[in-house]
Amino acid sequence: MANVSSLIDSITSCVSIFKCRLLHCKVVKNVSYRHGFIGDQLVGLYLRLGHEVCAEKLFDEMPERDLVSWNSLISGYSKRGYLGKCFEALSRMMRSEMCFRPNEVTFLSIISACVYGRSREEGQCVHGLVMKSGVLDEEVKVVNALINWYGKTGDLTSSCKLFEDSSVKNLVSWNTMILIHLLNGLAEEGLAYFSMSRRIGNTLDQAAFLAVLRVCEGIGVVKLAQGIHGLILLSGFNANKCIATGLLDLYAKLGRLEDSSTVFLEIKCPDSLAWTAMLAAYATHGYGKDAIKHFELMVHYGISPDHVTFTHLLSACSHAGLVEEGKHYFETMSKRYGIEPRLDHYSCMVDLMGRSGFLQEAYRLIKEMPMEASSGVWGALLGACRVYGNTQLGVKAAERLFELEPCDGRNYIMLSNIYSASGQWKDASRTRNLMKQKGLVRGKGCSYIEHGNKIHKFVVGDWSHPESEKIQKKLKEIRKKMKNELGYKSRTEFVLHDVDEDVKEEMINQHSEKIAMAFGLLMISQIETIIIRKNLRICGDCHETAKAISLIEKRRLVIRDSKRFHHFSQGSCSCRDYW
DNA sequence: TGGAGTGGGC
Repeated sequence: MANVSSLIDSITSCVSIFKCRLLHCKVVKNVSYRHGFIGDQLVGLYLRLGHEVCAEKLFDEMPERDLVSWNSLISGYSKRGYLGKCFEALSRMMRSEMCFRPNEVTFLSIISACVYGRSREEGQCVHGLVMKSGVLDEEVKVVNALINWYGKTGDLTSSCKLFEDSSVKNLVSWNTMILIHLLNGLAEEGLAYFSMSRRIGNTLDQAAFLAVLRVCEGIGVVKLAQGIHGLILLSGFNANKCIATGLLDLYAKLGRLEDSSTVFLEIKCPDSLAWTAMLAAYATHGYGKDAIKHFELMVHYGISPDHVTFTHLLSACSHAGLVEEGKHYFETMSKRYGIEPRLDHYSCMVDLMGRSGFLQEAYRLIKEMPMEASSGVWGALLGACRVYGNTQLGVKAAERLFELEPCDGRNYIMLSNIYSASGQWKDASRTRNLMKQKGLVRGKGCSYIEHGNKIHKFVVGDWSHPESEKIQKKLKEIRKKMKNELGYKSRTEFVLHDVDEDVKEEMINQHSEKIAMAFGLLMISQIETIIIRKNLRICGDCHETAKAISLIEKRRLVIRDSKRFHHFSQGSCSCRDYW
């Protein structure tokens, strides 16, 4: 039996198909499939390694198959995301000679596959089977899995009903409720579940804190994040690496890079994920050189970078215009670290070369990629074509994107803007009409700024805020100062509509980020940084205005747009006008 | 009984 137990250990830790086959031979030679249920484990291993044909062959060859054997097969399919195969196996299992009925483990695996596949009909069918089986009253894990599945497919009403009706709730149920509300855009409700979970006396665990940190990001209020940080300290969870990593990531996403760095420095022996999170923070904030230094230090301390580390490192190089460095790391990632570039890395490289004006080189890389280019890769090329006014290549990228993402309006807008920028107004209007015909609408630009424990939202030309008169007065004052002190002229080339120059100027002066900046100047004390979030990318004129404000008003501003952070101080931006 | 197993850091 010692032999079998060591074989089981080898199966558990096996990561190569070669070793797996060797182990399979050993089992065939020395023991039977039923010894220590080793056959079931081999089936699981083959599936884990992605060799489902071998798994199925072995499964059919096994002399005896009990419920656990079937569950091993179903669970293996589920982990690979093969929803159809899960159902096929379930049906075969129920029709088999022994007529096995699914138990809670079968349901958990199948529901997992439904979550992965975001599949509505199949999930409902499983819910029906679960109800029929009667496990719902006693198996909290199955209840939680169903709550999660309903939430992930957008049916919060059913999630809440299951949660309310269940008599077997546990901490996982509460944590799931927090997360699914957040995922459905209801961060405030997620926070309410977190508070209730505390109030009823649940002892919060790592997952609870990780969930609430994500909720904080969704709500976007720094004071709330600081409150949760306090709670983490009080609960003694600050020594937990996962939570500390989540916290540093949160501060970075809220524009507080210095706080991220403080949290990172307090982590004892940070692991690869913590190092990577800090690297990601430098990357999105545009501090390319700091990101590289951080990466070199990470390697120096013997921490192995993974494919995510390289995504952020390449993105840092791209955002900071460090072309040579980016190319160097793209090469070394496979040569020195044995990490083969994935789609994300190619997106970063196309972005890096495209932003620097090497459009043809970027296009060549796409053609030479060993895998099919994704929308991210083509999107990076399209963005670069927009910056450098390359209509011809832009059309090629856009056409591919229309195939890959037919329902994403941003690609149509981008192409239309490329046409507008080169004065091809007819083509621009044709593209916008095409977008309308498809029923796609353009997302409205809005900017958010925190003040007095509240997030204030502004849209273009917004007069809805009670302080609007003061805000507009401040905006006028800034414009006057910019004109008189810096000789600034509105960058109306950023208005891509075929209208008169004065109309263009009026449009650009009312952008949501400008209104938010004026509000920040009025409401936020001189010593504080003005932090603004924008859902779309910042426009060129607003970027210039933020630089001017930082100089004239002697203020520090941070603007997070849909892609990255911009830190404005003393008349310049951390992106060095390169974004 | 066991071997299969809900939420959860970059």
